[in-house]
Amino acid sequence: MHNAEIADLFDTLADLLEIEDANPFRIRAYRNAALTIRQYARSMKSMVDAGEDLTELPAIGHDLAEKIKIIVNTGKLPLLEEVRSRTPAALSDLMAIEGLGPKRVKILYKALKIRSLDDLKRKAKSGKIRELEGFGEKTEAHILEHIERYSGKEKRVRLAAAEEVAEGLCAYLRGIDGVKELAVAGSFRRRKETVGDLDILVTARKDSPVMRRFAEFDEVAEVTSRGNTRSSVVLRSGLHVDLRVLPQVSYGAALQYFTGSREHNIEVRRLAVKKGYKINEYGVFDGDKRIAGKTEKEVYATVGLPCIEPELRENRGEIEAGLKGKLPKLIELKDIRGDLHCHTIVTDGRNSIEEMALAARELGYEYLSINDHSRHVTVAKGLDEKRLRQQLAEIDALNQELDGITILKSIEVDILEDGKLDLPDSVLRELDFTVCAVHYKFNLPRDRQTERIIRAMDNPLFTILAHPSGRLIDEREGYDVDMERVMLAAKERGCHLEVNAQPARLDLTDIHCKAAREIGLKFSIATDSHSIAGFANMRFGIDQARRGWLEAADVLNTRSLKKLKSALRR
DNA sequence: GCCGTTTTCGGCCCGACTGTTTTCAGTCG
Repeated sequence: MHNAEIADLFDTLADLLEIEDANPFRIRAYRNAALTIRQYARSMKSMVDAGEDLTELPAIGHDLAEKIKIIVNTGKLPLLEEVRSRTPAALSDLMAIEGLGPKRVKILYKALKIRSLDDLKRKAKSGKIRELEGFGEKTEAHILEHIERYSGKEKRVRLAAAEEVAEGLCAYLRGIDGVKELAVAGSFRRRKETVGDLDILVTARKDSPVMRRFAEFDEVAEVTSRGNTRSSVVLRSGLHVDLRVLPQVSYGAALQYFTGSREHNIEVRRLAVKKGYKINEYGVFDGDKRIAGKTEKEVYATVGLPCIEPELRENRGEIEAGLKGKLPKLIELKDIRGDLHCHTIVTDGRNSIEEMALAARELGYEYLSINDHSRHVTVAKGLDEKRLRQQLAEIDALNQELDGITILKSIEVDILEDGKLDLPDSVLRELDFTVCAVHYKFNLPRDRQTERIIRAMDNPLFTILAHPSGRLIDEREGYDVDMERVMLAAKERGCHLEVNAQPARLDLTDIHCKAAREIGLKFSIATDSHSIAGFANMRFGIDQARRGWLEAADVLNTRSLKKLKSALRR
């Protein structure tokens, strides 16, 4: 039973209770708990097994701690079973349809006996839904359209892809008469690995045609709502975009409000309520009097907080840390002094060692390590002992020849199924360090996958674990592994973790990054570049690291060459 | 059901838009 499954049980329960019109605050309590569990780095199971006190977790009290224990031990949530006997569980799927909430789902169930998406589709097609109280033709059409178009799938796009869309749209909006400030807020600004929609914020002169022109942008496929301060469209790419227009005096409050996260904002407003203030997107108010709102810093200051970096605004401890003055000073792109994972034309890359090194020097890097694949990765022409030695000789020669950059000798060596490394120690010992990775046998059971990686770390020549989860965002789940055990094992053995900066990987995740930092691990933020163009992805790795609370000191490749070398020694 | 620098009860974030109404409920973010 994984955290995600436990969280799903609570969310389903919350949906059904909402349909049953239960106490809204009780429902919220289940949802808050689901959120805590879903984003917690350690598994509930291991905490229960170790007899730890779950009420220490936010939003988990005595009752929910007991329920979690029961779920871990039996796989079931008795209260959910009970509620299901009255209210079919599939109704919670209906809640996912745009425009359908608990009230309407309840009406659909009571009046038309609709208990599944299929039922809903049939009734909508036969025109039965428009006849219901509170429904009409438009609502019926929307429901049908939504079922057909999305069929329940949540559509989020990778941050890098959202960035491409945002660039064009923002340039267009900036060019409109009367537009002053413009920012993309929401999860985009928090630099979340995937983005569900774009929240664009502008301040504009009163007579600016920005709302009308927004709807006329040539990538707009559909205008879903249109008001004076807010409009929503769907682009041809499928991405939803909201535009909000606000007065200049509210810009900071609006930026804070629309950057979120929702959970972060709720906490901030709770602080405001305690002080007798009200915060909304127009400002901070003491009664009717606006006391702040022009800048985010002003807004945070009214509740006694420093301006919190957008990447931290997830309600994962940043409020508490802010109040205590203990927020991390997050790493920045300019802190990076080199890249510790890249490939060359010898295996599956596109450029030579020299081309890669010159490009790295151009970026101002002090060092670059070369990490081609090892022999097991045959599709990438992985290196055997002999070819690796040839490469090492080439690096020696280039280091003699090139000024201003040092090429480090390394490899991305495969972790074999039995936990051995793919090349003999005798040759690995000649390297400055190793980057070790799992590239096959993703389907091993959790225990064996975990053992495999930990056994590999037993080898004193193991330095950095590359893309620790193996996931590809939107394409493939990572392998099943007990990341907590892997992290603890790495700490004991003096190994480090990679934050892989490829937009499709971003692996470690933000949550594991933060947990690993708390354990005291160090990180390499690396692009895994297969060409000189790949180096530009470093900033996405920095985004992820910042979301994981990393400071420059937590990251190996912010160090000078000399300090890096000593840090890499086990 | 959770939570506490107003602590064991009584609170729990807040506003905009749509579609259905005829003054507002439901939904969303």
